[in-house]
Amino acid sequence: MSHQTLIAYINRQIASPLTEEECALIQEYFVPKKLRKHQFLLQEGDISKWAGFVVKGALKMYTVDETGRENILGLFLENWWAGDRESFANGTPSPYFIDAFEDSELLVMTKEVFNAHFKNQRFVAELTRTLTERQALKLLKRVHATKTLTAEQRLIDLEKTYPEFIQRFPQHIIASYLGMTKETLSRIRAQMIKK
Amino acid sequence: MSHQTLIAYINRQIASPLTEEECALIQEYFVPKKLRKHQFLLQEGDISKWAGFVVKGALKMYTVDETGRENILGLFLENWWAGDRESFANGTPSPYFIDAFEDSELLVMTKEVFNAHFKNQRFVAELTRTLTERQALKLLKRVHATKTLTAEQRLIDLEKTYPEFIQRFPQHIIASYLGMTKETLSRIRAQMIKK
DNA sequence: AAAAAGCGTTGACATAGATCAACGTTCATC
DNA sequence: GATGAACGTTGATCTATGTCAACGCTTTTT
Repeated sequence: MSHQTLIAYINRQIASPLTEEECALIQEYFVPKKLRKHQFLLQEGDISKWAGFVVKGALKMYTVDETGRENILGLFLENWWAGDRESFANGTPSPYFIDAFEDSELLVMTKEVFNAHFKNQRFVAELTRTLTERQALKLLKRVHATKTLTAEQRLIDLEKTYPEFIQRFPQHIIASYLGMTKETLSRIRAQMIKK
Repeated sequence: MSHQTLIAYINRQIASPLTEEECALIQEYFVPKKLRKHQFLLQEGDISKWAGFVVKGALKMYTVDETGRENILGLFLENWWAGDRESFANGTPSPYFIDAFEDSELLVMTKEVFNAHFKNQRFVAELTRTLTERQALKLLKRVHATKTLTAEQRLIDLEKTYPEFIQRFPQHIIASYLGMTKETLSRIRAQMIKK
């Protein structure tokens, strides 16, 4: 059943819908993986084993600095791909952690499965192209935003772009994602309510 | 002759080298375009007409805020693609300016040419995939850097990653690219020399 | 039921970096 | 050869945001 979610998602991203065989391939080789809260999908230094689609739940991607502080680089909810694309594609050790922030259900495939069954599928080429392009655009905007916007403007921007983040993740996570401290975020919110 | 530069570049990016016909296609449809210093390749609000490869020269991509300040988002030198991929691909108005910082020579193609002759070439698919992926990785690192590193660390990082930027562009451009003011950059350099 | 952990808030204080302004060089243009 | 940009430097001051610390409220764990 959860495969239907993935199939529907892919169909939304590509020009001509998946054929029967392609659907069958997905159903056969994408396997469910459950992660309980706090379990890791990927740890710093590891080579990403999985390419994963989030069916249910929430995950965060982050680094940890010398003092143990988490720096959130990405948040993933339902209908997102979670993983370090670079590490998965190139087999290089990842600099990131990814863990489940809520109990989550993914559909995952390993690199071997990818190479054996998906690598040369036309829909995979189209899908990855679309996704990478979109990711690049978002990141360029984010670079621009972090450079030019104040903390308050960045929050407002996030409220518009990903309101679901604000509902699903606690403030200190959002703060880190936005590149500010939880105290600053708290103060900004207090101030915005006044207005 | 300048087409040879482009062909050599593409060959470096793809797995199996360009065929004769593919080379011929490039020679026929990529046309030289010269830009004198300060001329625009793209202006805010325009739809990007060109996909361009820099054969010689230097360009900058930036936004301009209400007070007229430039915010540099990207710098392009020889053997780079210059352009707003999103605007070119989707036909949406660009939020960016791109202009020549030195007299420059590009090889460009229009969207029509792209659609008519390149869109379905295998090497184009491979090339754009490689480039977009690489761009996404760089941007993710840049997001992380702007969030976690001090002004000094960002400069050191740039000196390692793109030493040629520092040689070719004046400090106030570098400063803006790094997300700091020219004064801060100047002070940091003075301080670093002392050490 | 108690203890502990996670989360958000508030206050006092510290600081990196921005802003504004003045000045000296170098370089291009008439 | 003079004039004015463009560029970099330095100083004085300002400000947004970070840091540290304490407190209260939930929620989870034992």
